[in-house]
Amino acid sequence: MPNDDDPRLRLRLFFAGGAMIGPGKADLLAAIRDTGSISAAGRAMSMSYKRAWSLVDEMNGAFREPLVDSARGGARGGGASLTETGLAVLTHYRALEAKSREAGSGEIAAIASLLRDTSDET
Amino acid sequence: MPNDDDPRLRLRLFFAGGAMIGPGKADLLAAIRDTGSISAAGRAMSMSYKRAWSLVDEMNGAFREPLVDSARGGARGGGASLTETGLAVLTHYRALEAKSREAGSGEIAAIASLLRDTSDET
DNA sequence: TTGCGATATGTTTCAGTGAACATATCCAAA
DNA sequence: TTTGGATATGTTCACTGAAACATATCGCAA
Repeated sequence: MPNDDDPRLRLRLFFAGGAMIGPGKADLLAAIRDTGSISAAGRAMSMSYKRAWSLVDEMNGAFREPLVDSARGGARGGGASLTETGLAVLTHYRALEAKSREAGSGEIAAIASLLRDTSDET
Repeated sequence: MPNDDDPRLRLRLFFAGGAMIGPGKADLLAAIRDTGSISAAGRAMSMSYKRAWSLVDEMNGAFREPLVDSARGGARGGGASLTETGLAVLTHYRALEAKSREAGSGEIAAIASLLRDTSDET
């Protein structure tokens, strides 16, 4: 069974000042958007809350406005959600991924064609 | 002074079977092509010979044909050079980088515009 | 036939990263 | 006013990947 998102392209952006964003943070943003909480997002990605929180903290500090809004206490203990900026960053990052994959598909295929055969010849 | 390759885009390809290629291996291939030796390439990138050789070994094993030809002994101790396949992989990878950067420049700029200002306001 | 510079590998040390553990704080609802 | 689930942080520990160190080998040229 051929799995056709096979050659996976992952990209990471490095900005001046040390800020960076890659697949991990993008996925985390998406998970926060979907779950409404940092800890739930962490669980969904089997990542410790500590780590998830650290990444969020890093992102919030790197951008002009925070990407994630969080509140503690309250009815269900608290929660978190993406700000407009957060949603924008996620959207742009996903678009960047899609466009890169599309624009580079030929080169990716060319490299893949040179690879050793990995089919399990059982 | 504005540095305009500033938001740096780095990408890595993951293939089935665990093989992968990214900026490190691409640069190494380029350095080997330029210097004609694994150790010189390593020195040029301030990378240990051990590490450079390991990466080469990994690449040679992952592709159907080796990417790097190497010889030991002889007049100047030995040397290494890119095979046709090696040159092809490097070329395709560079093209992939260029096309991705071009296709994604808009999204990259959009994300960068949301970043906190990092100019040293001295 | 010796010496040199590069390839080829094994072994050990070390540092950075994340995991694991431990608390403290918050606040609406029951 | 107690409870519960989530945010917010500090601390310690284990693990992994890289660096450092150490050899062994090769073959032409001087």
